[in-house]
Amino acid sequence: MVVERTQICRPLRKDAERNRQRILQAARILVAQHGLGVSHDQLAEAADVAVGTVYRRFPDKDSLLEALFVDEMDQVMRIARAALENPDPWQGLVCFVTQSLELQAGNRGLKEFLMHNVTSDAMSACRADLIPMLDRIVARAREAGVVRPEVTTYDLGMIPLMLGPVMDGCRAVQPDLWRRPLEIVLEGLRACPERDRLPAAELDTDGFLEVMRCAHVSTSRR
Amino acid sequence: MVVERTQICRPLRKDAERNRQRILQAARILVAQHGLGVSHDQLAEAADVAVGTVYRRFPDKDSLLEALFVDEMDQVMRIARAALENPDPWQGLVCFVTQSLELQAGNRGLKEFLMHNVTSDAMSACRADLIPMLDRIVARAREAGVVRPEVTTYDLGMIPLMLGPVMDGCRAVQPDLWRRPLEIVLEGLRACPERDRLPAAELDTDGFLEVMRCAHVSTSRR
DNA sequence: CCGGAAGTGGAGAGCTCTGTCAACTTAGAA
DNA sequence: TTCTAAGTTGACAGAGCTCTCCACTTCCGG
Repeated sequence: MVVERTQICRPLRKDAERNRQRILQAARILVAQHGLGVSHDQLAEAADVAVGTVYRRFPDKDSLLEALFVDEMDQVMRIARAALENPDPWQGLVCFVTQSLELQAGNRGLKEFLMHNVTSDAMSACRADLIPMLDRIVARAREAGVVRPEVTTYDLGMIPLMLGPVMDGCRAVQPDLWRRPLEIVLEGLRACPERDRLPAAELDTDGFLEVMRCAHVSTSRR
Repeated sequence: MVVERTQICRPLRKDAERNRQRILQAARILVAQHGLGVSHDQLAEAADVAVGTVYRRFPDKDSLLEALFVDEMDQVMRIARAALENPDPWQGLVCFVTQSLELQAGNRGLKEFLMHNVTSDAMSACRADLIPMLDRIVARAREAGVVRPEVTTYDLGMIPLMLGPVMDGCRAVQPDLWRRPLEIVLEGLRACPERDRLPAAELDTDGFLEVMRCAHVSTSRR
């Protein structure tokens, strides 16, 4: 949980380090709740520092976000590793997808960050590690014959893209609703579908409309 | 194509009506290309009128968008009707989903409009007509045993939500890419999956990243 | 406990967006 | 042709955002 600072240069002064932690702490909460769209003003107020201080610590928004999501990125990697160690290739694949989505379901900012901040150095490095693991997860499932033979890593990669709006939409209405469309997608990938009962279904028209309404209110940048 | 004006009061003066059409024409192109985020300034410039004129014709952005999408909404209804007339319940369902998504794939603004502008009167009326038709499309498929028995109208409703970001992401890279994840979802809904070959697959890492990058750049409002 | 380097606060510049308004122009009825 | 209601223009107000700057404060090594 504690965010270490990569210290090439001299360490921060005591008060500066304390403020840095306060900013990250505030950002962690606000961004998880409201997504990447939170302004530096809001952040500064929540951290009880001035905007200038935020900018001194984090030259721009991206560097703040990167510092913020180091941990989460690491966790995605851990999930992928665990998935590969699962003796059942299908369960491994399902675990990876489900668990990494659970991470995003509870954190709007993380979801948006993973989705759009694809150009940063830290992300590139992380991806360089992650993609081969996904390749192996998919290849293993394919070789075991548990997914359709045409399924690729990119099919897996599309899943967060597809479920992002669903998660955003249902977060306030019924936070677990996304598990149902996920189940549908997973069944679509499966070689020999086993029709388990679909999860989380009770939804009326108003609920559905609420989901639609909330699905695309996310702010966006760049 | 020509947008009729609901004329409760006196008709517009000739020059005003001409400007109104110019604004709609410009908006149709810009919004299809760039989504709902286009500003009134851009619109005004493209229509070769002043911002004030745009605001005089359309008191706010929503009323402009509504005038803009009357036709498209109508077309969704036509697609639903045609789907119900298809003798094959599965083909009917597939046709509805595919064709309404095709409509959105070519028009970023329409996609965003359908997704988020759920509170307007015109939309409410339209929905009141549309939902019973979807109910029938789904019920028919369920009764014929071609979809899993738990499938609901809302499962169908989630599909545009899920494919929206995929369509946005792939529009510039490979405009038909969304058909592949759609196929996966449809297979997931199917009672007895028939594993046809998946469509449109050639994608490399760079292409995939580009899709991710573009997927969430859509502007949002409200 | 002193001096200077490091850090802070917050006003404000500069941008983009939505929407308004008063001075000007024009269509079209009489 | 004249007159006026209808329409147009574009500068501008106001809000929100990102980021800067510099006078002021605080830390901490000597």
